[in-house]
Amino acid sequence: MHMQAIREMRVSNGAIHAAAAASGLPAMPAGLAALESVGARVRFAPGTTIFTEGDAAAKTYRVLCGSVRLCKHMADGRRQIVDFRHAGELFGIMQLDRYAFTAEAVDDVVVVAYARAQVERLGEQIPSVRRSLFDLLSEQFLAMHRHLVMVGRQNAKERVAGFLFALAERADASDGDTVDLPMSRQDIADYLGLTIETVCRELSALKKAQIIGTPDLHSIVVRDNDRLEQLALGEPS
Amino acid sequence: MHMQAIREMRVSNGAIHAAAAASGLPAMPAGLAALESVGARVRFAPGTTIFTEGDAAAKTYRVLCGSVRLCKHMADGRRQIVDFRHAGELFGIMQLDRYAFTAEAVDDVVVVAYARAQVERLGEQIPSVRRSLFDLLSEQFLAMHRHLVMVGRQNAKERVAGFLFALAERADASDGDTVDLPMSRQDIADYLGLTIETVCRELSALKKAQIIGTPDLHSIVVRDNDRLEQLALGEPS
DNA sequence: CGTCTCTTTGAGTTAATTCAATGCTCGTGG
DNA sequence: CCACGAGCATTGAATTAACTCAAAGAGACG
Repeated sequence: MHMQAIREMRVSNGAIHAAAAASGLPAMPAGLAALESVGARVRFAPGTTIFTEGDAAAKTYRVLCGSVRLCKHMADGRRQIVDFRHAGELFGIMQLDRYAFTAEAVDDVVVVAYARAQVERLGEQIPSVRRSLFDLLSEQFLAMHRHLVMVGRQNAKERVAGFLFALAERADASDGDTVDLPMSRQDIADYLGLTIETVCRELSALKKAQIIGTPDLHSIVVRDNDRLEQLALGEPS
Repeated sequence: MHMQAIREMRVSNGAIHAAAAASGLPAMPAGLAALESVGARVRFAPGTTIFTEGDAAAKTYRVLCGSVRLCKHMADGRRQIVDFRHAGELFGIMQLDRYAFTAEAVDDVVVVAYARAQVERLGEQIPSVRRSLFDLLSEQFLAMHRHLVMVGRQNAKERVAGFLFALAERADASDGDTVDLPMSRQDIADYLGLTIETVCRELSALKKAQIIGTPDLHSIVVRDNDRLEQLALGEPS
């Protein structure tokens, strides 16, 4: 499963902290600092698989840099992206013996892998750790709910606007700011339950309406964040 | 919030167990037996609201009988049903200070309401309780993933077949068995991200194809469970 | 600098929707 | 007990949002 790992090295607590401080790596979520010491860093090239749905769930991961897509593949090749994980975020924290989805690197990705047994042991011993894990799961539930509403009840324009708005919000961007768009159009389509052509058309429409700009394929400029939010909420255009 | 509660009474541990034994009420999930003692029984009439999205999340609920729908309402009235909860199942177990969805009684419902503070205290004290809660959340994640794939990437026939197949599976039904269908066609539509007309048409098609029967509005007879599963998985019709 | 992949745009098709009409159930009251 | 009315379900017809298919354009990369 980890054939694509370019290097894997066990690092000391101090080494990770030093690296984080040196390179501006994202901080561990509050309450999970105790995990730092048990992680191993692994790098994945764009498009490679981190783990596959159904694999024994041996590890929990945290993204250090790059973006990861979590997806479900159907027998006939259809794909639904469940969520993306960006720098600082965790995935594979569920209490299940097999992974519920496949995790793939969108771009160049470095993760820290924590042995699940360790995570569970720390959870048992340290109340703040389990509290944080539980909170994290609850947060992810909220995200899934929003996603489900988007896919189940919103039209293409609303979905694309909602996706971009969420991206901008996460990056704390306001009008004029450029937001990184690491994933492909196909990834966006598979996240939103649309086709790549529909995503392209809606992006073009947003661009023509001066709501966003697309300086290059992998970034967007937020021109009218309020309008973007209105569209995402389904207000008449 | 609990205006619709017809009666609410605090019951002793023994009383609940006795009632469960007497009337065939569903057993508590393994590991959560310790909760039994802190519950209060509440009844809700069909269509009434148990709690509303955004309310302070004071309680965790377990369904004793009847069915509950968990839904998200959009400003313009569009609705997405996130999940249903049937006898024996819990809802409102997330570690969030506000409910993430609205819970409504589909039919005549009796729930046991557990004070969240109590649940959290028990979780802190008893490893098996928190383990069970965590497992439960993980299970619910799996269900949401399946749901998301269904809504995002399956066509109307696959969604309706998938819904019925899941219902039959839950009831452990095989060919010839009748399965209870407590929710309305509109509820099914709002769960599947379809319109009520499309749901009706697909049900009619399944009936004409001898895959199911509909003796009355609120039950279906499973005639060809294998075919139902094939359709749900997206195999050519 | 050619090739390969990804993106964009256009044209035509279709699955699902909307709108409309009818049928069925069930509860209520005469 | 039956008739009536309200609400839910079903079916049909017309419309449309999103899809498929096709071709051209733009980047990335050896």
